[in-house]
Amino acid sequence: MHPPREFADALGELFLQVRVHFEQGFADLGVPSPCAKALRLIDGSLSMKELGARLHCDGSFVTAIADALEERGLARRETDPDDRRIKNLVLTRAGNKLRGRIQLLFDDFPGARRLDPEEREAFLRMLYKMMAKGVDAAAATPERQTAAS
Amino acid sequence: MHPPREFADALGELFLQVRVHFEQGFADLGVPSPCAKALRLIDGSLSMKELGARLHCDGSFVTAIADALEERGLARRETDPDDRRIKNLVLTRAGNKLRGRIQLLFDDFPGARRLDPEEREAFLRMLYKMMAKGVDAAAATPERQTAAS
DNA sequence: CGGGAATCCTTGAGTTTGTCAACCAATGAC
DNA sequence: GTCATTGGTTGACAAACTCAAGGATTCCCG
Repeated sequence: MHPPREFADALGELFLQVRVHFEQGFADLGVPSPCAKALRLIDGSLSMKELGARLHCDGSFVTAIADALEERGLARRETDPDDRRIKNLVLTRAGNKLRGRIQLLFDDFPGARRLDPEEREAFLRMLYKMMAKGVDAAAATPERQTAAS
Repeated sequence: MHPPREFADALGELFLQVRVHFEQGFADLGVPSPCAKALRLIDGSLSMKELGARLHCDGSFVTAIADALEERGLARRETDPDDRRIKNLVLTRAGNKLRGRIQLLFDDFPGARRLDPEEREAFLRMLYKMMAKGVDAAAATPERQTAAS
């Protein structure tokens, strides 16, 4: 009949389900979504520039996120000693703790539990194939990070 | 290591890719995304209430979408003769033509081409499994439509 | 050295995509 | 005939962004 159309609809429904899961989870933790996504990426310390790159968003929005994180006492700006233009966001203890809980949200990925390990692996392989970045390409670059949201 | 986390990241990247594909496509067609999504759902004629339900959005936003569609001459409101509270959105010829082009965007789903038919079927089956609505549930309701965005 | 040019961050204004509360007009229930 | 419900509209607001301009460093290069 119309295979790709059904494809799009099914995937769209999954997207929705996943989005609801995360937005609800973030809300339960009391952080706005952009803060939560940022927290997850800050592993101890990260420059604002780099954070913007990984979030695929404008620098000015990173400023807003950093403000929100500071207001909540989750992170603070520290001017980089080697280059005083750069400001590194470093997690406070509270920020680090919250980050852990956010990671748990990602580990408890909705639906992934319902797939057995081999299915999950097959699914992942097809995902990479769809994105034309083959498994090998992903596996061959251990140090290069490929931001996602 | 952390299977679900990688799962989440890969899926997140796909989401992004798909979103870019559609937003770019809609922009090329000269319609804002909400209008495009609405157009796809209006098959000739649809009540605003029902459109809101399928878009999972508030009634007031449907009003805004309807306004935009009328402004562009893509649809018009017609009071339902059987219940004068109801307003049906009916596509103009231009609206219907545009709808066709939007459907093409969905048929040209990014990445789906890169999967061979059996992979696609397997992928779809896993999608349904993840959403806990089993293939049979989906197959057993041929006339019931299950809106997605 | 010194004067751009580039880089990192911030600010302020604006856009898109929505939600919520309050309302009106038509309908249905009794 | 009232009175509650339903469908739609309006206006105020919020969240998640982007863009253009500017300030502070640092880099480049003659």
